[in-house]
Amino acid sequence: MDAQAHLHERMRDFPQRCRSAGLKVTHQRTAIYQMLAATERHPSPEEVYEAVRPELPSISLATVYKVLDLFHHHGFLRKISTEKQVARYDANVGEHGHLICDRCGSIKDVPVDGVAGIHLPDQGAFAVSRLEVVFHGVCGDCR
Amino acid sequence: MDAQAHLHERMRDFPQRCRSAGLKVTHQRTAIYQMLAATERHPSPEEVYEAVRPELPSISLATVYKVLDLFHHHGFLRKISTEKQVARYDANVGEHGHLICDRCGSIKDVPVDGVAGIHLPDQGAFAVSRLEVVFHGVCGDCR
DNA sequence: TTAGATGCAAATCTTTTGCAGTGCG
DNA sequence: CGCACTGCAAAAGATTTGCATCTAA
Repeated sequence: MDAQAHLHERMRDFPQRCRSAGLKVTHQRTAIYQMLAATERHPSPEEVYEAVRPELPSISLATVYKVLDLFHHHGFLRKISTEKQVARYDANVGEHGHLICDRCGSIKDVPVDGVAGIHLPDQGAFAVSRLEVVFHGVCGDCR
Repeated sequence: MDAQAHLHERMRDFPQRCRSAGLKVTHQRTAIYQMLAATERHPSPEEVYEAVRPELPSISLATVYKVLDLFHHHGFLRKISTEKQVARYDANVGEHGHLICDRCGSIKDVPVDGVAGIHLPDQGAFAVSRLEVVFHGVCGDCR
C-alpha cells in the first residue's frame, strides 16, 4: 500500500476512531492528524504547529501539544525518542524501526522484520508491551 | 565480569582514556564518571548532580551537563532517549538493550544477542553506526 | 604558564498548566 | 444545552551559554 492509500484510509477511519476513544472530532484534531498521516517526515510539535497554521491561523502551540499527547496515549501516533530534546511523531503505528541521521536529524522508517522474533531473555516480571528499534548513523544526503 | 570488576576496570582506565581524548582529569569528571560506572540505575543529569554533591559541594549543575555531554561525545557514556524530556546516561557502552518501565521510569539493561545479526535492508546511502533497542513495558515492582 | 575547565547567573528552548471562553454532539 | 476542547498567557522544567575565575598539566 502506498502513502496516498495510507493517508486516505487513515483519514476515512479517523472520525470513527475518535468516537471509539470518546474524543470529539474538532478542526484542530483533524488538521493535526491529517498533517501527520500525510507525511513521512516524523515532525516535531513545532513543525506540526507551523504546518497547520495556514489552515487554522488561530490554533495555539499548546493545543498542538495537548492533541499530540492525547493521540499518542490513544495509540493514534507513535512518539519517537531522540537524543535531542524535541519529541517527534509518526502516524505509522505499525511495526517498523527508524533510521535517525545524527547529522541532520532526519528520521526514516525501516522494516525490522528480523527483530520480530527477537529472543527476550527471562526478565523476571517485566511485561514487554512494545519494542523500539533505532539505527543511528548518517543519511545519504549528509554524506 | 561483575559490577565491581567493571567499576574497577573503568576507573583504572579513566585517566588514560581522558588523556587520549585530550581531556583534563578533574575532580568533577572523576566523580561523575565514577558515580555512573558504579550504578546500574541509568541516572539523569539531576540525579548525577545530587549524587556527587556530597563529595563536591561546590559543583554546579551546568558542569554536570557539560561533562555528561562531553563524555557522551567521546563515547565514554551512552545517552538513552526516553519519551520523557529528561536524558538518562549509562556507563556501559557495550552492546545491550534497555527495558524501560513506562510506569516508574526505571531502566534495566538486557542482552540483545539476537539483534546483533539483524538484517538491515538496503537503505541506500545510510551509514549505520549504532543500534538502539528498547523494550517498553511494566517492571516487576510496578505490577 | 596557559589552555582548558569550572561555577554562577541569565538566557533559551520545550513542554505543561490554569482558566475563561468556545463549539461539538 | 453541557461538557469537552481551545487559546492565551504564564509557569515550569530541562538544557545551554557567556564570562570571570580557577586549575591540571
